Amino acid sequence: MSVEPRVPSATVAATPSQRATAGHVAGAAVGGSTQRIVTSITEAIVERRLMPGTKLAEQQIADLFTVSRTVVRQALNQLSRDRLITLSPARGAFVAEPSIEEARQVFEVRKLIESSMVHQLCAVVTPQQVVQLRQHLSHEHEAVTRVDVAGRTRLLADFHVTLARMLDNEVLAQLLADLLARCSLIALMYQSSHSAVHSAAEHVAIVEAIERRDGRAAARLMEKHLGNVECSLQMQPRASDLAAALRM
Amino acid sequence: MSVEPRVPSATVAATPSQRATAGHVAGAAVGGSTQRIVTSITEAIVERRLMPGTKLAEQQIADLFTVSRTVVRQALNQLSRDRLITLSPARGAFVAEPSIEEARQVFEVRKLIESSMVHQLCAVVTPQQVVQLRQHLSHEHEAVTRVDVAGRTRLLADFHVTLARMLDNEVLAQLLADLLARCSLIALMYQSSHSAVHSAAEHVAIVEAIERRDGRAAARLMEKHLGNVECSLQMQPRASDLAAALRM
DNA sequence: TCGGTCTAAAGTGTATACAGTTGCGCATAC
DNA sequence: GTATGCGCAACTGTATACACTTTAGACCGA
Repeated sequence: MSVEPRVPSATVAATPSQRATAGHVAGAAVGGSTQRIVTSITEAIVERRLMPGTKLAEQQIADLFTVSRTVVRQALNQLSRDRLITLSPARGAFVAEPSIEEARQVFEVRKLIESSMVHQLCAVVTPQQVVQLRQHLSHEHEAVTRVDVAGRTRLLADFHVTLARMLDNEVLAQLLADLLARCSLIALMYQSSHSAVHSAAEHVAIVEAIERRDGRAAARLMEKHLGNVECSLQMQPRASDLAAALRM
Repeated sequence: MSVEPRVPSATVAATPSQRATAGHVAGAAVGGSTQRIVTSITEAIVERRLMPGTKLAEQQIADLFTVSRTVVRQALNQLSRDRLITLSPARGAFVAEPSIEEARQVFEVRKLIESSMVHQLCAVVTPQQVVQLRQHLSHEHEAVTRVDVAGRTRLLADFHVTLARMLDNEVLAQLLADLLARCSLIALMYQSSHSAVHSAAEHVAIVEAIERRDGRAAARLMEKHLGNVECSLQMQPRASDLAAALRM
């Protein structure tokens, strides 16, 4: 297990759940050290350096970041609220292992929210925003052809948050960001086979529908897109799941 | 301001001054104390015993609940994640004062989610669930006629969570519960004038649409219902808001 | 009287200490 | 050889201690 205390900047995959935007200070982001730990561990999980089920011992993390357990515990609490880790009383923190059922529910919610969202967006979208979306698509295309795995993963997720932001609704954007973070964990746990190429292509279709201001089509395409991503997950109880189940 | 620890059994008014010789006694009840504090403060806020802007000093709360500041800080962190309080670095915790803009966004999101939700529910609702909904409505009716303010407030909110649960989606239910907590705070801050009678009546109409399995109507009614609740908020910058604004 | 500066009290942020629990290993009995 | 019980080590949960920041009040000068 390797969770290195990498310094703030230069970190590529800014996780989808980047709270602590100006104004609201999330959790105990006071010293900044707490937030640093949250970010590092989040990245480590999303980038598969920490596998689901891994135990996160407090003292170990505290030593890595050269802080006290107090700060680490705050970070772990935040991560548990994000459902990226689970806290077992008196036993410790473990990287979450989202169940198949939970995965289903998360995708169900995303379909519900995002299809309505794009529908609504079609009614109010501005030409500038369409341009912005097209730019995003070209970035995605670049990353895909460049085989920049980290970059494309981030961009494919950011697409959805970008759509939310265009409705001028920070609450919605945050909510979606949270769901997307959970999705990252789910995707890596069930080894999504939905290729980035497919996702990017489907994003293009969605943007085209938005440009036509065809709300119905956009909503339908989004729902289908999310359905495809979900279906591509290998939702059979795999070895690690069985092991986890038996371990109980 | 009064945030009483209200312990389950009748350990009423344990004098806060009996923490003198701090014998390490609390080893048994593990993380339960944190949750107890979160619950108490949440109730206090929702029931208007703690007004927006009120400062929540750590030591004060710690004395009230006879715990250390460590536990209180954990509770405050959780509450800040729920947006019920805001943490100001090195200054402390304050009961949140959601802005008008934030209120608008929260209601926008609720409309988006809940209208789609009832639409979907119409397709899968079972007769038993309809019965359950009717029961809920009658409870609401009782509470309204009995002028049981606390009860009716809770029931009117529970209605929406109940609908979410019927889709067999705990993720959705949890998400909605969070939004509803924020709505409580918003409602009390902007003194909702939407009478409980109105809300209850609109709930009845929604359930009738669901019973007819008329998804379109149900979605429309839900959107209208939430629109009514939102419109009834007095969304002018009021005295307290101005004061808050000037205070910055 | 008003404004500014300094100082002390109060309060937050972090580290450390301590009590209780869990889990693992080893020894012992069958 | 396997199963069971005991004891120790590691770790979590909570309390306390300490450093630094904010804030309120007194004092001084204009």
